[in-house]
Amino acid sequence: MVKNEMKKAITIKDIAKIAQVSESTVSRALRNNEVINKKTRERVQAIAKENNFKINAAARNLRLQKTNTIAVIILFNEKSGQSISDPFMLELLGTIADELTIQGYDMLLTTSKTTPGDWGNYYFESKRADGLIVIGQGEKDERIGLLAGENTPFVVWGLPDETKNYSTVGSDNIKGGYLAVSHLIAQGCKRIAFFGDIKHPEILARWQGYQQAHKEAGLIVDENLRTNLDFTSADGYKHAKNVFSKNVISADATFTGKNCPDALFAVSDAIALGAMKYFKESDIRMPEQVSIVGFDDIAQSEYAHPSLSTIKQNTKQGGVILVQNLLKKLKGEVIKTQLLEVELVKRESSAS
Amino acid sequence: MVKNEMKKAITIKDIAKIAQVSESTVSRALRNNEVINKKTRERVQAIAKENNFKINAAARNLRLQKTNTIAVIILFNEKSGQSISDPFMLELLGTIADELTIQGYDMLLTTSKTTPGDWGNYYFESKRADGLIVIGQGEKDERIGLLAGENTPFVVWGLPDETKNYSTVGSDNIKGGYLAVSHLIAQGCKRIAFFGDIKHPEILARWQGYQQAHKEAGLIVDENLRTNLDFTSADGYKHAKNVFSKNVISADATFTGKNCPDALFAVSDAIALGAMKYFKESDIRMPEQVSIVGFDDIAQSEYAHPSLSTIKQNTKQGGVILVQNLLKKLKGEVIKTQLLEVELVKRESSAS
DNA sequence: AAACTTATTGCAATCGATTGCAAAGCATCT
DNA sequence: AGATGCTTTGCAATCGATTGCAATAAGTTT
Repeated sequence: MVKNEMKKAITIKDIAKIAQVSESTVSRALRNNEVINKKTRERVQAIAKENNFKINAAARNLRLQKTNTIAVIILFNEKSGQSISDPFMLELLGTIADELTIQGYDMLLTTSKTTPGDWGNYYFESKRADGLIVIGQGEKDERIGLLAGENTPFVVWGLPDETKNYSTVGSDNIKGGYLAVSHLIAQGCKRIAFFGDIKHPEILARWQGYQQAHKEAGLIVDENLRTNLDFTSADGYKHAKNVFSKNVISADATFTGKNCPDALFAVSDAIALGAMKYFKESDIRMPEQVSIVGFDDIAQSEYAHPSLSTIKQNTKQGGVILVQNLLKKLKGEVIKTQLLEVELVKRESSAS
Repeated sequence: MVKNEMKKAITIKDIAKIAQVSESTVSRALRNNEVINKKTRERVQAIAKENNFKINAAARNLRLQKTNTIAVIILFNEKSGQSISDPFMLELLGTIADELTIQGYDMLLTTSKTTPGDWGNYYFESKRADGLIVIGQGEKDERIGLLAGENTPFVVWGLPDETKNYSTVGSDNIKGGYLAVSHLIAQGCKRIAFFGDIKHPEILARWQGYQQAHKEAGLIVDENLRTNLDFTSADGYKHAKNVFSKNVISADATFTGKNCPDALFAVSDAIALGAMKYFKESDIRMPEQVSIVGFDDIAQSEYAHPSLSTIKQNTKQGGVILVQNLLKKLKGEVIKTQLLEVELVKRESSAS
């Protein structure tokens, strides 16, 4: 029972010795280089397998100046203090992970909560990754702008911004806002509350869609109907209470007050679900008294009661395109910003 | 405007040249090795900073035979086809990510959906990572057992299993099941449906807790009350419909049938929330007609209506311990399997 | 049989950082 | 002055895989 294997890893040199060939031949044989005699190749490969040879990634990376790894950086809202939280972001992350694996890349993940922040240097310059994918909840982050100044290859999930010199992949947020609000207006709603923080560019775009829908319907936009909040159910609940209780709903719980919102467009399903809890508690009927449309189409929305109407983002497509664009960029191809289609999913919370 | 920087990365050799010292001195100075004269150290460090020197991780890893990287492997249910899906797993992943960053490690993430599967070899033997963290939805996976045979350092989230020779971190599932069901029994429930697949060891443990609570209360366990399903709201909904409609609820929607379950213990909140949708649709009142307790305490549970009682797993603690245990193991310390406390969170879905 | 291809293989340098050991510099002591 | 000891620095090997180029072997042509 002597443990003579010791943990000394087996290298190309060992294989070379066993196979009675040079290290270069082993290297070429393992990569199935045609220049090596087929018999030799197969023999070396067999020996490598028998001896459970595994290539040393560090050595290979050093020599090739390539890591076959992509760093994914998740920005998050400093305020809310949560790292990976929103279900939508997670879906996106999942598809990115899958696509990277399919493309033969490893994924280095970091949440910017604890990260020093100098990703370009940390991941790319120091050769930990060949490129970066940055995803965040629509926050503006100067660091992205800085990255663009360096020669780090990266792509960003978010709002296309022509003034920037980097390319992004993201949903058509203006259209999303427009679809949601047009739908609510079509249901007869006249005063539609908007729950979302327009400091985030993506949310601002949704607000623009909101305005556009109003203009088209000949309705006036009342800025007072807009509330800034976080992407959490907690905030959705809290602000629903604020906005819909105070001076809005008359004593008999019907909407009679002049300023009553009769609908809610929440910029994330998480927010909407939080708000719905308040409505339930207060016996405000949905959609009779308040129609609701969310954004993202997270899994839970279908199982809410009433089920939540929402704007579906194509996460699957988004993740795949992010990865593919980055890989194209690595090959030197020029890639362009991409706008993904969104779709209105009608459910009970806004049915007429 | 000559682009003379060219993308040629700056190395220790360059710094050495500029500082007029040898490469070894630069290396030592940058690591702040006391043996180098303080003045020299500071001068070299300043020069390195000025020139935006970033260490080449590949070279360093190769020389040191260490990567400062941990691979996190997320197993997933082959059937459901979803990769990162359950909110609970994601919370756990988030805390692991944070803790790894705090400890100065990078995190390589993979979902086993697309991964070849031979993680021990791929990540550890080929020196992509110093160790592995395996998390999964309680599935049995022979691959974990195989890992244990090799000398790959790893830790697993899951059920402590004394028959295995690897250590795990996980919640006290038996106690969780016991707490949930005792609580339901205390509320007067007599026939408690169990939604969960006992093929998963963790779920089996919860079922044992279920039985234990029954025994303690002098109640008989009816195996027919147990249903195997996936960790999804979709399955929760579907099976709630199956179990609670067929022969269970009398025409007037009150519970009169002999076999009526009067409560539900779901092994995940996602399942519970799916089931609740069915109850809402069918005007089955919660908790009057059916009391419900879930498992995990995901964010959404508090915002359901009625809010969902559940067994809270300490994800935060779990993630931190997983990481710390692995790092201890890397240092050669012996670590032991750890059982985390769980807690009953009483909310409206089971209030009396 | 000499000259020339063509197919295979090996030599040796390279990627960039680290470190044991030797050497040089300098001060102190006898 | 010479010996001794300490501080500081540099030389050169090493980690493991890859690849341009040279070398050898084998086959073909004249």
